[in-house]
Amino acid sequence: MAECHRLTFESCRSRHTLTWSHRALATSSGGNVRAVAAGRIEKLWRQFFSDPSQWWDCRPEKVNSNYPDFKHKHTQDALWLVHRKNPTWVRAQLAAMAPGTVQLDMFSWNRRLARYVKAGQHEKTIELYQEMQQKGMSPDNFTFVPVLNACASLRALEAGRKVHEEIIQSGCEADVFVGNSLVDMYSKCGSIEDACKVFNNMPSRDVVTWNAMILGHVKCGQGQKALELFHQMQQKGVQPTPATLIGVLNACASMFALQEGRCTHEQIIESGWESDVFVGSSLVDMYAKCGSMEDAERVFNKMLSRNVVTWTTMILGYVKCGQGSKALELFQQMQQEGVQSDPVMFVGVLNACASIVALEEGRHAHEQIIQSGYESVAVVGNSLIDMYAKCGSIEDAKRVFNKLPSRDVVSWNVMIFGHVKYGQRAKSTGIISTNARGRCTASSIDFSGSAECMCKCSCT
DNA sequence: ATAGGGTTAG
Repeated sequence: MAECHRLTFESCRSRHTLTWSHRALATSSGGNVRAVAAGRIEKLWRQFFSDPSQWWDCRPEKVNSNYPDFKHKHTQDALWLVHRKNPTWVRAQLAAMAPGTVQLDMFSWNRRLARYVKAGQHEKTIELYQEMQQKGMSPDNFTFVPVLNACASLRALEAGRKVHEEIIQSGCEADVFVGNSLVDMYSKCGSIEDACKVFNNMPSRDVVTWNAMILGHVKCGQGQKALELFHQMQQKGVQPTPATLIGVLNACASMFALQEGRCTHEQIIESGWESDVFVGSSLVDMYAKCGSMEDAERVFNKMLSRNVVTWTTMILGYVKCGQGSKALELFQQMQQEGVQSDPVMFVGVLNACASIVALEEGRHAHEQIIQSGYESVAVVGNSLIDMYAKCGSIEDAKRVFNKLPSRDVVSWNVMIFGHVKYGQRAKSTGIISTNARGRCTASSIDFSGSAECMCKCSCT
């Protein structure tokens, strides 16, 4: 604030907010914007600041975003600026606006909610929403979107249903954004039935509505329904976006529908989204999952821009069809091209090493993982154990296992599988009794069963 | 033109 105090009127005028506030003020006082001289504007500002009742735009209609008020730092700056001769007065006015004294308006609440969601702080979003309700604010359509988003990320179905009720109460159901967020929330929380219900009742839909529905159906294993929705959408003349095409390609992949996938590929070329990295990577993935590595290669080689996901898709595709050495070649090529690696990519590489029993390459990848700092990532740790176990180096597997910061069911299963497969029964007995958490003791396990059976046993 | 919101690949 002390710095603002030192600003001159001219230096501050160049700021957009202030300029537009001037303009709004000038307009609201009945003057021609262009005709109002700088001196006149400054006079208006002075009048404005001398009357604190004007500080908050309390008009019932939508808040005029051009109208200056003290929610904005720029406007606060202006306060210092205009009353720079009387800092005591300014300080008193600002103190009067301290939290708790002045009620935040809807815009500020909604902006805070949106920021929390963007930062991935979903619990905080919900807390803020509750706080807002306690303070007697009635949420609007801009409030519900981030709140539903948080519920979706937390997979909080019950909380989401409660928000849905509040949406109905507030009369925001008809808003397309709110409807889209509801569809997304329900499908992410695993209730595709509710998502369909919302969808069917929506008075207006847009491409995002369709996308949310298509992706929701794919994620819950209803690929056929997703394709039907895509056809319906096209019949209504809605143009697909990358999210649509990704959903449709995922649907094809989930059903191993190569023919349908090829048709979608043609449509993608027609639509011009072919050069989109997300769409391209999904195409590669679709072909790989449908068992046509030739097509995947063709798409991959033609892609104008690729990223780590694209490369990982190819690597995992090769592993899956039993071409582990090709996967490792691709990994080398990727490094030569200077593509930044990430944890999932290393999972692919470790899978490749495991599939062709390439211990040396596996060790080398391990070194790189340590260098990149990914060794503490759960999936990477588990893949390392798996790779070492499958390559026959139980000692290395054990070393990684003991160093894991947290062990999940997969860590234990991979470890047990490794021990059993390589004939060290006694050690796997020990592991299971440690893992059991009182549910499953070593004596209750039939070690004459297959390794797979024991893996299941450790899960229960 | 002038504050804020939704879907998206391994």
